[in-house]
Amino acid sequence: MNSLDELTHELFTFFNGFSSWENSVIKTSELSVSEAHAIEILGTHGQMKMKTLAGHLGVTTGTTTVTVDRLEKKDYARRESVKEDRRIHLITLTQKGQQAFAEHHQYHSNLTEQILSVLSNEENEQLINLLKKINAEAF
Amino acid sequence: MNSLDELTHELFTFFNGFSSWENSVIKTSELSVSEAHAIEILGTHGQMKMKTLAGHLGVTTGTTTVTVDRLEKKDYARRESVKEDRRIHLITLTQKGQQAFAEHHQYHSNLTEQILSVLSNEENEQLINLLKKINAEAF
DNA sequence: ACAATTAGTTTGAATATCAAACAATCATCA
DNA sequence: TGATGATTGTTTGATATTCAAACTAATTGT
Repeated sequence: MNSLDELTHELFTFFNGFSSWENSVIKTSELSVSEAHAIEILGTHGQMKMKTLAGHLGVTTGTTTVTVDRLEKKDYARRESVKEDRRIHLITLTQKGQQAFAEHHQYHSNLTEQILSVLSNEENEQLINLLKKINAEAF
Repeated sequence: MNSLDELTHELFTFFNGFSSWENSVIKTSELSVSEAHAIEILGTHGQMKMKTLAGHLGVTTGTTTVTVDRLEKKDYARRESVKEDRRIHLITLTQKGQQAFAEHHQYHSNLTEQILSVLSNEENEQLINLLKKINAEAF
């Protein structure tokens, strides 16, 4: 196996590991995958309108309407209207939504610690530098 | 922001970049996400029975039945029966399925090259070592 | 004012998924 | 050898996810 194939294999093994970890975490909550994603985006970037949220989720506004309907029904988020433009609804996390976001973030930190625990301090430094570089330039 | 939070942020940015890249690649094909996953698993591990495939996909055998039905209808895979145990169906990629797998693998290699292009040779070495270690021990 | 654009919702259809019931086959052991 | 229990995969009924396209309401530009 050449070096490119080897790296490809390790990259996608890593990605798949992350994926299944993420899915199993979400399954412990009362949220669906799409609801959890919406909460993560709203928690990270703050309130935003439907169209922006749909963009972050990578789905249509129609799909986002359904997702936000369910979040609203379960009291994780609510629509707020804007005086300046009455077409726009700002989606905002409720108290319960913010708490769910904080819990999810805690799970993320746990996984990071799990990863760090198998690395030396020097490797930890390397990892963060590599990721910064890749995130900034490669995607 | 402390160092743990920083690494968590970079890790999940990396993961999300990978995710949306993967989804956009699948959308260019005539395959759904679950069909593409099944093909990737069959291409990587070779033919396997329904239950094993379901395990790899992380879904029930009922769900897998539907997925394989569609792959069979579109001529990407077929069920083969086994003399020794007539309950078992081995799922095998057809020619067309193998070609789809090869194409998908090529896309993966392209992404790897894209990532490598922003790294030095030394960083490339570091990345592969870190991933090997994490994949082997952390998940 | 009115035509074009924009934001979001609704609708209809395809796909995804699960749990539970089911059918076929195999294994055990009395 | 035959009855019972376990295993493999399919089917069923229900709910969730998603899209494209049609639609409504509001804003903007001319």
